[in-house]
Amino acid sequence: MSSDGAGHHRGPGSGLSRPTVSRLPGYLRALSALARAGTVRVSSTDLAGHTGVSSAVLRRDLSSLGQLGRRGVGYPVAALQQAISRALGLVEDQPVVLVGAGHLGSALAGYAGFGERGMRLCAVLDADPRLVGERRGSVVVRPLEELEGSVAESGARLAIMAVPAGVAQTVADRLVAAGIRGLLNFAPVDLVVPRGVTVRAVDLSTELQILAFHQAELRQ
Amino acid sequence: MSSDGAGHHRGPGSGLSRPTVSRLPGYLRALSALARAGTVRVSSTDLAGHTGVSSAVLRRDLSSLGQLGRRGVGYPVAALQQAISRALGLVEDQPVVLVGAGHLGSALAGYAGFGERGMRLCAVLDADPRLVGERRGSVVVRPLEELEGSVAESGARLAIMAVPAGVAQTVADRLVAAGIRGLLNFAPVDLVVPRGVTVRAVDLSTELQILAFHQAELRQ
DNA sequence: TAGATTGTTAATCGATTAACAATC
DNA sequence: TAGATTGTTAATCGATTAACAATC
Repeated sequence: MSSDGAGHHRGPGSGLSRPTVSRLPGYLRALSALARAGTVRVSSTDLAGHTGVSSAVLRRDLSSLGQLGRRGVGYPVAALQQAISRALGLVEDQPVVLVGAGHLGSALAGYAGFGERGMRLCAVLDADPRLVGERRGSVVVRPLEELEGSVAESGARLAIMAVPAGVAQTVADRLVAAGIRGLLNFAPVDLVVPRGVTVRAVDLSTELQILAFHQAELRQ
Repeated sequence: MSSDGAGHHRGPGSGLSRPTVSRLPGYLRALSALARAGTVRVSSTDLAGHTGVSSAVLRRDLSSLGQLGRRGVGYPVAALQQAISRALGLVEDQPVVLVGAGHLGSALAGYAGFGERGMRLCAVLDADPRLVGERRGSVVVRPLEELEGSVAESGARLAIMAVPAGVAQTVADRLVAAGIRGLLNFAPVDLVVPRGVTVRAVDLSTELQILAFHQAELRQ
């Protein structure tokens, strides 16, 4: 499940609806693939085909970012990438802190698409002293005690939590107190955070249960 | 991001809206916690408080499953768990196949909430011969060649993909051909599947980008 | 009876869709 | 000019909200 802790209304300056924001990363991914393949121009029909939305939805979403295309021609790939990145607040490298260096944390740290999309992993922390000092991605695991220091020195506003459910709320509290404003939570717990902090949750069993529903529905 | 490959309309027999289905697993998780704590009865206001939705949404969602509560009293916890599980198609253990035994696959296989919620990990497969034979969760890693056999002998309809992006589509094709009807994909690729197969996608950078947007919005 | 709480209604709000005029 | 494709409009559709009658 992806729950949205804050943001029950549109942001004042942005004018982007929640569904639009949730689709933009998908467009960005498809555009990266097109750019790698050397494509310089794309129509709404083409791009929609790569992302699983209708061309009407795509044009509506893009038009809310400004007049990015040319009628009769299509959209320039590079300019579109820039415009979407800017709309998502990815103009410069966003430092991100990761808490938890177990299997899940290791997988997340090693994720290649990280740097490609305006994000930079600046610290990995873990409570287990046996993991401290090991490499994860491009950084070395630090003890959990250095959480506050890591957030402060990097200026990170975003954090990923790959910790056991039992300690998730405590870790979240410390991250928020240290200045984190966006949390991506992989622990199967509903975190309580102050207003102004956004939580997104990824939970395996939630996803599987939604899948089970669709599958059961088709059997009928 | 959680994209829904199929199901662009309500299922005929179910009468559950998509937003309702996506919230049910959250209710189930909160109810499990309440049951563990010995609570036998809960009001819509209480349960809503544990799940981050309004009490009006909660009552509306639950009423679409039937008349489960009693006015002036509230909802019985145990009966509610059963009703939601049944609505999600979790009446009996769902066998699930996992492809990929790397860091991410290992984390997923070790996930405790698996069996608690009507799911059973029945096979783990990997292309790397060095991983074959190792334990992951309650099962032993098998070579990728045994994918079709694993699906057939378990009767699994659901599969989890924790494989590199480059092979994701190929693996998906094989799983679908073997009889899988629901795919949970962790690779950053938009999978193409036939009608009747549901894909849900979990992508780290998508989630981070949505988070970045909210965080940037708050700064303005 | 009095208080509490559900299930449901009606009104509001927002997103999607289809179509097309504007424009390259 | 003719063909293609965007940006935008108007209509449809669906979800949320607030309020309250029904009921324990």
